[in-house]
Amino acid sequence: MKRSPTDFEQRVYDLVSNVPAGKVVTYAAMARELECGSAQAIGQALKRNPFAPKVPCHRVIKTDLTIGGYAGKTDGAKLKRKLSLLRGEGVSFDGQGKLKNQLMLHGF
DNA sequence: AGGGTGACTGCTA
DNA sequence: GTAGCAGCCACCC
Repeated sequence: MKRSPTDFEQRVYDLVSNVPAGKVVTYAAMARELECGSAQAIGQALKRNPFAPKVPCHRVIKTDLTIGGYAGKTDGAKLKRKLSLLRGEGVSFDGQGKLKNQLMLHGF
């Protein structure tokens, strides 16, 4: 059964939804905006994200400019899917899985 | 009510 | 440059 997202999660989803296509945001940036002080909490919200297609969670990457995780996995075919989505939006990654262009936002 | 986990980050070896 | 450890917050069992 579905569970009602907490106020914190709702805020995360709204923030991610605010990210335009072709751009990405880091967990730390959202954590800073939400003043939660922990990017891990952001990951938790996205992991449980009930608005999967509604929220472009794939536009959220690590501060290390890496792909991070997706679909509850930190590695695997799901990551490939995330990269494909980003690439489809104009985001490019290098052979090391790092963001090629500085398409990330640092302020909402 | 309590403990453990996690789509993270930063520092140190 | 790569690998390992500790810290952090919110959610689940």
